[in-house]
Order: sequence, then C-alpha cells, then structure tokens
Amino acid sequence: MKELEKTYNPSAIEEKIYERWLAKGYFHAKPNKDKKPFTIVMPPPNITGQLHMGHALDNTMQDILTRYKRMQGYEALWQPGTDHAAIATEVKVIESLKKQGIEKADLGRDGFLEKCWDWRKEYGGKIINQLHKLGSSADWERERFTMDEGCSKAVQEVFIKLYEKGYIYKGSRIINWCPVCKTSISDAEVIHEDQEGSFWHINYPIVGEEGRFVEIATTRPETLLGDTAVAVNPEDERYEDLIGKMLKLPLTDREIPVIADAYVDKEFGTGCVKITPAHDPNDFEVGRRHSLPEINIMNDDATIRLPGSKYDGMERYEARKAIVEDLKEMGLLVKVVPHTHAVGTHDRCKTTVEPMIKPQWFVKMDEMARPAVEALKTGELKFVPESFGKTYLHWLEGIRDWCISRQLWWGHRIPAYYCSECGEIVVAGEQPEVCPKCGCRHLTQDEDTLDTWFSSALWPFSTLGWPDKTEDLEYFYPTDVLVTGYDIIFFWVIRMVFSGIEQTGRTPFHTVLIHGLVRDSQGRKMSKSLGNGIDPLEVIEKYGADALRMTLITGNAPGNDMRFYWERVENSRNFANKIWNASRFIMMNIEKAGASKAELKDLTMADRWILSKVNGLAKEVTENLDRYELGIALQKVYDFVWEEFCDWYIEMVKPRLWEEDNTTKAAAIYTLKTVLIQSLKLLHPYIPFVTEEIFCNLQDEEESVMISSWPEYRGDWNFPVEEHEVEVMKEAVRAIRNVRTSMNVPPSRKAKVYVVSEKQEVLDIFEHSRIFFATLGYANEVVLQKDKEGIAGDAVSAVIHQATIYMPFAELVDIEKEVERLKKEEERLRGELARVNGMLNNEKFLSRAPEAKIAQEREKEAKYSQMMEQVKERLAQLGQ
RNA sequence: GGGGUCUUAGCUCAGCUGGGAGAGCAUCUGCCUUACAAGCAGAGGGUCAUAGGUUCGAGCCCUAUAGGCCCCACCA
Repeated sequence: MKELEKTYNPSAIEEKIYERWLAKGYFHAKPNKDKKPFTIVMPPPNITGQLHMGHALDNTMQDILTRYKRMQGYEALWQPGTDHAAIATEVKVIESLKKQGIEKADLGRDGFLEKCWDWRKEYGGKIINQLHKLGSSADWERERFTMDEGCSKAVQEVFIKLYEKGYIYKGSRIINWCPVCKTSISDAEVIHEDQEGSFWHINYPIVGEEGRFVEIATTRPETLLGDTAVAVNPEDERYEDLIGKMLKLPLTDREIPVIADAYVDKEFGTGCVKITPAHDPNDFEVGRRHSLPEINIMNDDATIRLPGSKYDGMERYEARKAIVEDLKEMGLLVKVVPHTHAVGTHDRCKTTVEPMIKPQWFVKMDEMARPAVEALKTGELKFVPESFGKTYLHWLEGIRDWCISRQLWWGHRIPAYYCSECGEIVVAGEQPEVCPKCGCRHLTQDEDTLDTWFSSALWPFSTLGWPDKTEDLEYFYPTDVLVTGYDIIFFWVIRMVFSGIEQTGRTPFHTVLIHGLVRDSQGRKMSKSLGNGIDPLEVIEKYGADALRMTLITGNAPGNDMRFYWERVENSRNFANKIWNASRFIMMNIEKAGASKAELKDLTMADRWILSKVNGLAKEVTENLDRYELGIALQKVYDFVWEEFCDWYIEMVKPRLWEEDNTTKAAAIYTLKTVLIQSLKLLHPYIPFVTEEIFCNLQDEEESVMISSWPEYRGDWNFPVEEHEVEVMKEAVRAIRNVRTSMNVPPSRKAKVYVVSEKQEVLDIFEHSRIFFATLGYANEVVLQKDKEGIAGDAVSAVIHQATIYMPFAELVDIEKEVERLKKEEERLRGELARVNGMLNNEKFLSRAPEAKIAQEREKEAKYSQMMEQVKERLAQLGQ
C-alpha cells in the first residue's frame, strides 16, 4: 500500500491506467459458454470526425453499461469501429485536393479513391484515440470499418438478395438533388425549413380566347419553363369550362392543357396550379397520372438548360429574376404576395435541394417496414424513454422508398452491370464475363455508390462476421442495447431494425437507449459556425475524464437535452477528490493499524448501520441501472458516499481510531475498507479511472476493479434496527448543532450534553454511540438520564423524538431565542399533526388506503404528539 | 396540417410503480475540527404554468387553456 497524493490529479494516472487495461486485454470479449453475452455496438463515428460532446455522452453511456455488465459476470462486448461517411469524407478530400490545386476529375476514379484511402489512413484512427482518453472499454481488437472487406461483403450480399427478392429496383423517379454535392440524396437527408419568399401570380393566356387568362400562383416562377399543364380541381365550378382547353405558356412557344386533378386545393392560391413534372414531387405524380411530358430544364448544377433561349445557362435564382422581369414587361405578372413556405435543404451543405428526375436505385420499403413496426408493438424492441417509440412508428408508417444510389466515388460501388449491346442489367458479386442475355462481352459496372447508411444499417451483424455463420455472430447477436441520440433514429435505428429482421430474422437489439443533445450554457446547439463548442479533450485535460463523464451523466434523464457548465465539471471533479481523500484517510489508518480482520459479530452499531446502508444502496443502484436510469443511480451513490459515508460514518469512527487500544478499532477499519470497496465498485462504471487507482492501492487481493464482481444484496448485511438507532442519534446531533449555531457558539467551545428520556432503549442508543456522539455534538461530557434531575433550569434545550437534549450554557443563555425556537418547532409539529390527523380522521382513508400506509401514519402521529408534549412542557418550564 | 415534448427554488435541472417537494450552482451565518477550504457545520428560498376532473390522497393519471422547444408533412 502506498500513500496517495493530497489532491487527486487525474492527468497523472489516467493514461497509465488505460495502458494497463489495454495490455491486460480486459476489454477483449470472446464467446464463452460459461457466461451470458452482453453486446453493444458502437455507433461508428465518421472518419472525418473529431470527438465532440455528443460522442463523449454517447460513449460514456455505452461504457457505463458495458463495465456494469462485465462486472456482473457477463461476457461483455462493446464492438467499435468507424464509418466511411461517404459524402462527408468525399467533400473533405475534395477540399484538401483543391488546396493543392487538384480537381477531383483530374485524378480519375481510381486516383481519387486512393486519396480517400490516404485520408482514412491519416484521420481514421484519430477519433478512436480520443475515445481512449475518455476511458472507453471497447474491444479495440475488433475494430471495424464500414468499407473493410467483411462489411463490403455484407453490403454486396444484402444488395443482391434484396434485388433478387424485388426489394431493390432501379427507376426514373423524382429525387432530391443537391446541386452543390451533385448527387441524389434520400428524403431523410432533406431538412425542410421555412423561408421568406413570394407568391407570384401569373396570367397564362387561353388559346383562341383573346384577352382571357388563367391566373396561377407559384413560388418558383423559373420552373415555368418546364410546365406541361395547368391543373384545377375537378369540383371547382369556377374553372369547369376551362378543363381541356389549351394555354399559351409564356416565354416559350409551347401550348399546354388545362387538366383536372383532385390534388389541387380549391381554397389555396388561385385554385390553378402550374404543373412542372420534372421539378416538383407533386407535379411529378400529377404528370404521371395524366401522362404529361416531363421536361427537364435544369443542369446538374441547377443552372437553366434550355438551348436557344436567353435563359440557357443562367443560375436558377438569376433566371427567376429575369423571368419575373420579362413577365412584368409582357403584362402577365398580376401581383406578388409575400409568402413563407418550407424549402428543402441538404443537411450537409445547406444548399436548397432541387427535385429532379433521374434514374436511381431504390429500396422498396412497404413490406420491410411492416415487421419493424411489429417488433415495437410486440415489445421485442423497446425505446428508452418509451415516447421515442411513437416517433419511430410515426416515421415507419409514412415511409417512402429509400433512394440508395449516390453519384459519389467514395463508398460501396453498386454491384450492377449493364450490357452495352442489349441493355441487360446484371446484379452480381463479380463482373460477369459475358452478358447472360446476348452473350456479348461489353459489360460495364454502374458508376454510382451506395448511401452511407446502407452499410451502417448492417453494422450490428456485419461486424460480427455476417453473412458467414461465425461463432461470434452466434454468440453475441442479437446485440442488447443500442445507445444513440434522437437525431439519428430515422437515419440509422430504423434502417438497422428492418435490415436486421430481413437478413437475420431477429431485431438487432432489444433496447434503444436515447439521449439528447449537449448544448452550451445558454441552451444553444454546439456548432462550429457559432464557435460555442466545448472540446471534451480540453475538459479531460483540465479536470480528468472521470469528471467529464460524471458531468454528462448527472442530473439528466434519457432523451432530454442538457446544458454544459464548467461549474458542473468542477463539482464532479470535487466528488472525485472527495472519494480520493476519504480513501487516503482510510489507507492511512490501515497502514497504522495493520490489516484488520473482523467478523460481523464484532461490528458496532455504527458499523452495521453503514454496512446495511451500502447493502441497500447496491440493490437500488442495480435496479436503477437495469432500468437504464444512469443519472439516478449515480446520484444515489454520490449522496451515499458524500453524506452518509464521509460526513457521518467517517466522522463517527474517528474517535475509535484515535484511541490506541480501542477494542472496536479493527471492526472500524474492516468496515471502512469494506464500504469503500463496495462504493468504488458501484462508482467504477461511471468514474473508472479514480476508482481503479484507489482500488489497486487499497488492497492486494484483486488486480483490478473493472474485473471485480458487482456488489450484490446480502441478507446478512441487513440491519434495520441499527439503521433506526443511528437515525435517532443523527437527529440528536443535528438538533445540538442547530441550537449551537443559532446561539453563535463556536465548535471550539465544548459543552456538557444531557440526553433525557424515559425510555431505556433510547438511552441505550446514546450509550452505544457515546464515543462519537460527544465529538459530533461538540460535547465534553455526555450524561444520560431518565429525568431532569440536576440539570440547570436555564440550560438550553432541543426536542427530538422520545428525548430532550439539554446543554447548560450559563452565560450564553438567551431565553428569548430559545422560546422563539421552541415556538417555531411547536408550529411545525402542529402542522404535521394537522396533516396526519386529517388523514387518520378520514373514514375513507382508513377504509381504502393500504394497511402499511395507515400504520405508517399512526406511527407518525404518535411521534409528533409525543414531541409536541415535550415542547409544551419545555415552554411551560420557561414560563410560557 | 399531424405528432411529440416541456413548464418544479434566483439559475440549470432531477423527481423511479400517485402516499409528507430534491440536487448542483448562487445567496446568508459560523468554522483553517489531526482525509479533503476542490472542505465542514447551519440557514433562507417553491400556489410544482393555469383551470377543471379522477382518487381516501395528484408534481406524477385524465381533459382543456396559455407559452416554449423539437420532429414529421407535397398545399403550389
């Protein structure tokens, strides 16, 4: 055993401890028939990433659960890895190339991919190293990457299977197009945000009826160039006669029909809607229903494509201005009304998304969504907190087909091959030599890659070896808990669930534990652009990983956002320091007294009390953890360690340790050590470093707290009588301190304390606590007696249950103050009695409340009326 | 338009199955008491958004209202 430093210094020990854990292989899990598995897959951070508070929170929660289960004797696997993050990485690589004056196209596909792999080599492991600093006990030997061989194999397998089943298809549909990233994106990647815009009312001349117009209203006048109809509601009497007529499309030489479609809302706008099938999802549907031509008037960068027209090549918003200007000149612009409407933007680059018709690959969702809905309804899948289950269902029920192809190079290339002779499409794991249809050899692979989330969706089983039937997969799958933020339920959780069910027949996890966002102290989202982000690594450097972890877990309920305050980190650090110093104290005493053996029968009232307390605590904390109430569990251990253990128990045993030959010293040391070890174990999942450092210095029997066993409730550590007795003693001490403070008596001034009670068993409690009752109550002498015999009439007093405490402070006595105090107490008791009697005098309460509750209230009534009597008696003595 | 969620001490938030309102920080008073001043002892501070309802009993369950936040959604 060695002596600890006076204050806890995390930076001095954290790295060393983590290195040892790694070297010892404690994080490694492998199939073990003698143990039950517990598995968590880590949401793979992007290889573009830098550890932020969200990661810190997410991974702390996973680490707590993993460490807890590992200590409980499970074969606990926390499966880590990283994500190739298709768009995000590609953008980063392009940016870095640009700085060197190189364009993506210059390199060609293979050259560019080489640069991407270089990037991955350089930055891929960065965030993993940062996770080490946090103390993450993931099995790094199993680290995976979404584009490694195994994951790629799984992706290909799933693609082919779904294609053969008809769940993946290729089609020309209207998709969301990002004109900056120049790729299609899925619905989930589009953020709708309200923007201030205008509503342009435009007259379309009716062909053959000079001077007559149809007035339409649009928010996007530039798409007029691609109009192929104007629609009205079939029930709209105003426009009945127009249906079937032709309109002259302004600024073009085309004529378009007026059609009737129920999609049009009579009440909104003018009731006439221009239909642009190639640039609006609704219009697309209308167009298909009416077999309208689809005229694409835009290039991939969202400039106008209309060869021969003055608008050709114009940027979309410039074109809008020009067109409005031209319509005005022609006298066709009726009016412009301010109008806010939702505009879709790309979540990555915030560019306004352009709906376009493009040939893309889709996953058919309706049939696969069904079992995912079932899984939640049957309880096979649970959300914590439960309310997120509704979000999940709501989204699944309205789900549309998933556009999975991306016009990017970095990612899993779509395993589809096209025959340039006959147009046959072949989906296969390898490029076929010859076309199975025409026999030619001219096959080329699809240029596109898959949505990043396609591979992430397989993560829980692809990382365990699927599609092979590996031992790992057999043992660790399905996994247990998925921990993630509510912001990626749509992107990821849902897709993992239906993919897991479809491919393996099982939901990939039974519980989804949702957490919120870590915000700044003003409640704003932490973001790069605001510059208000707090770097977790900076927090670790200043206060230690334990303090950061604790801060992220305390005072926060699942699914709720939290605010980050440095003050809270300080408080967490203070707690680590508190337990550090308590340990220092205990270790110093063990050192002095030598190893102390004691048996339960040797323990005193105080020892039994604290042992009983820590025993009950272990039970509660275990229950809380099993319900994923991480914050509540930690709060309970915090309160126990700081208040019960440090502020009371340690203070209670000090006199026993000071006395050279106190017969209960061994029992005290045994209890101190035992309770400390239990506390360290309960705290270890939360604050792994400081607990490990103390644990290893405190004892030699076990080599690490992280592989020690989790405290279990023990029947022989249950001492309800002693728990009650210590409560009585504490009540007396508090009463004494209270009185002394109100009279401004400094602790240095000791007093004689009389405890007067008619009950022998009450006096016995004080007899048993005599040795520490004196120091806690600043007494130089404690006298226990059954009546007031020999107590000065002007002694100060305080009333507790079944006893009155007297302290003779001759010159300090302030009768007025004491009367005031007693009257306050009388008032409080009166209130309590009124409440209790209100219940006990209520017939209905007596007949309907549970027995135990009634008994409890009766006990209180007896207690309060007894105390009330004492108070009144004392007031009478004082002449009141 | 639909759905979710929140409203508790000066501030930020807990409050597990309904049974006498809690923490941290801040404020006020004393203490450098031989583990810890990153500490110890004490104190003040709340119509639990509002209005109804269910119940012997409501911060907690139900309904409505007001306000805040979030998500989804094709009203051009």
